[in-house]
Amino acid sequence: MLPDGAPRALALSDVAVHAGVSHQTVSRVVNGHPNVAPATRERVQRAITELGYRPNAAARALVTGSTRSFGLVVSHINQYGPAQTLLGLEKAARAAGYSLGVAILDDDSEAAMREAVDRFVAQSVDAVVALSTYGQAVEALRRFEAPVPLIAVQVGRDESRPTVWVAQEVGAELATRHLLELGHRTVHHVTGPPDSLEARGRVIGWRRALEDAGAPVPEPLHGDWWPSSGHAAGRALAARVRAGQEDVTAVFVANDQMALGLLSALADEGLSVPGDISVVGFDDVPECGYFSPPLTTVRQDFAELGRRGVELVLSRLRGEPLESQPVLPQLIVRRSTGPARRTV
Amino acid sequence: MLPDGAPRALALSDVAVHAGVSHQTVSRVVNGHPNVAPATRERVQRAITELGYRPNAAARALVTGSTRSFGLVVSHINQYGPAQTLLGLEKAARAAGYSLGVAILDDDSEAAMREAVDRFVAQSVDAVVALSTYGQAVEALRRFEAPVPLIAVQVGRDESRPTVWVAQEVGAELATRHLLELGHRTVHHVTGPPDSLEARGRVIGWRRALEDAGAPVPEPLHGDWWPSSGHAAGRALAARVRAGQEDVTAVFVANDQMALGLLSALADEGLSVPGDISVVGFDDVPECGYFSPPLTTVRQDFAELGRRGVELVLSRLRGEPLESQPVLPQLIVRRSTGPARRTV
DNA sequence: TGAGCTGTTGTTAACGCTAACAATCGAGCA
DNA sequence: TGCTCGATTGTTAGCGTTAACAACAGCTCA
Repeated sequence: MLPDGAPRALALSDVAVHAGVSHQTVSRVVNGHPNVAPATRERVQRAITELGYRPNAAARALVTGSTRSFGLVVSHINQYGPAQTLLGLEKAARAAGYSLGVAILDDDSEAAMREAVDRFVAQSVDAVVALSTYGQAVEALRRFEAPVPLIAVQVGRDESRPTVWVAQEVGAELATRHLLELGHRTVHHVTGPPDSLEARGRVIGWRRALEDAGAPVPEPLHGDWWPSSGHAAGRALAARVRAGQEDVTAVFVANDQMALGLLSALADEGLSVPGDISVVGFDDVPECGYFSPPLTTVRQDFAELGRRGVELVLSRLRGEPLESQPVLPQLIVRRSTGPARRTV
Repeated sequence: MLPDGAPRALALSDVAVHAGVSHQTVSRVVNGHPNVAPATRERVQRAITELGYRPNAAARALVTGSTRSFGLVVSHINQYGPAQTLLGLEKAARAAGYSLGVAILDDDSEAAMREAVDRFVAQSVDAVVALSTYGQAVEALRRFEAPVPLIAVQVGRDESRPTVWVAQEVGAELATRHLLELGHRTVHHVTGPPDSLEARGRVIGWRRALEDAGAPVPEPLHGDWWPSSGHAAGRALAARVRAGQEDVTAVFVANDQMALGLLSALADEGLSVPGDISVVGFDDVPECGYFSPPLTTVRQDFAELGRRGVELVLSRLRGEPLESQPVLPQLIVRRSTGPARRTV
């Protein structure tokens, strides 16, 4: 590493002088071109390591038009899923020799999305990846024409844009069917925000599982991913139970955080889980196993999702339109679900 | 936005031709230089918006040596604190006209840190921010000499490097004193990983509060931030209670996730919180209020931390060595703490 | 022996921008 | 009237790299 306040970073020409060759030969060695004599290559290599030379990314980007970097647009990075996916994305990108820029949307508006994509384009990123965005932002994505590939991760299937995603409906069906198989007559549902495509997918899967089983489809309760909204839903459900509504014995909650809020509300209301009501969440956050009771939930493999996202980007850059399959979620059974009470 | 597959992005010279001026004049307008006639400025502005011109960041970086971007090195972005801080950092950076690159360390080794910093340097970032890193990685940071400012966020006070941080000891003292004031004879502690400076700070504050009050300092239990380690600590503590150790009536756990695991273990062991044991956590994650019972904890203002991080970077870049004060944490009392049992 | 390869190296010209300097014009003033 | 000065604009060079082409050696094969 250079001493602090070094006058100027090393350039190709410095290495060239040191090795006694032209700067172009150094460039060839750096980029692994063929047609460099082994002896020369070795001499240049030595000069590079001796001087500690690293190529200047800006100069490269200027001439090649590529920065070997992706821009990641994300709106809810403080939530478990997106954060976990970022981990997978960065690792896969780095392995492929790309670095990652991050833009966080202040809100889910089209303007915010456009601004973010625009800035990435000016930075000459090679591709832009939109992660778990929703609302108008993702609608906007559909219509954008950018001079770089635009990839969507975890925003549901999309005909108009290359996408990777976890099959939300499948997860929701898994959860719902699990509860039905335990003998519950129907399954209630606490949704995520209505403009989230993930939330919508879970509603679809839940409804489908009920319909396939010929079970009644109750009116869903609405949440916003946060524990407080789950708590509110839990109180609403408890009120229904107290009002004598007999079919409230099973709930599928659209994420684990809301499920936690719901568990807490049920406990406050004196209802036992799974004795009175069975609960299933979604995500399998690391805390899940320590809720009271430990939560049955649907696990999404976010790391895999990130990996596939990068795979999709790379195949786009190579010009091979990869047809991607959804990542399949998995049911994790813990102690928050149990057989239905015998109806009195 | 350009149509997909556009032959070439616009350059200064295109705008210059369109506006009937030299490229330098366009450059002056773009960069807001004085000494451009109002009429000319307006004409150029119109040309810019009409053509949809955006300056090429790589070319700028090449000539100015600055990319107007920061590199963020982070190791545990999937945890609440770092993710939340990232949010604050990105927002503040964007407001100041900087963009953010992210590198995630695979492990906390010196090699990983060096590699990450090195890559950022090659990308000509204006500064590198290390966020919540620990172990050998942060040790390495101390010794690095890079041609750009190196800033540490949330890695504890450091004489050798500019730093912003939350005063961990103060938070730990707050938590411990709260328990002592409730009449507990002493307070047990579940630590975070030993190489985390945050975890160390919390141990120091906890010990100081006990010593100041003349209370005995029990041997701490060790955790790793994750719920499972908190669960193990909870079982160990319960065993002590069953063995007749009378002073086990209060625990300060170094983060909320471990506190959740601990609560779960105590419940399994038939101990009531706060009836038998009072518990305090650290972080104030959004789920906290819905644990059973809702968790008393110490809130850290991560968004503020991010903002101050950027402030510190900017003042460094201007060459004014800003003396930064720690961000102060705050005690949030919920229902997991209560008065000590009367000793039998 | 010489034409035609092939492999290796060097030279030159971009890429799009900013900095430094040069040129021009009109106003102000002795 | 002629000179200086400031405001505005244009011209030129260079940032560090890669691409395209040129040059040259040594070899093969007729």
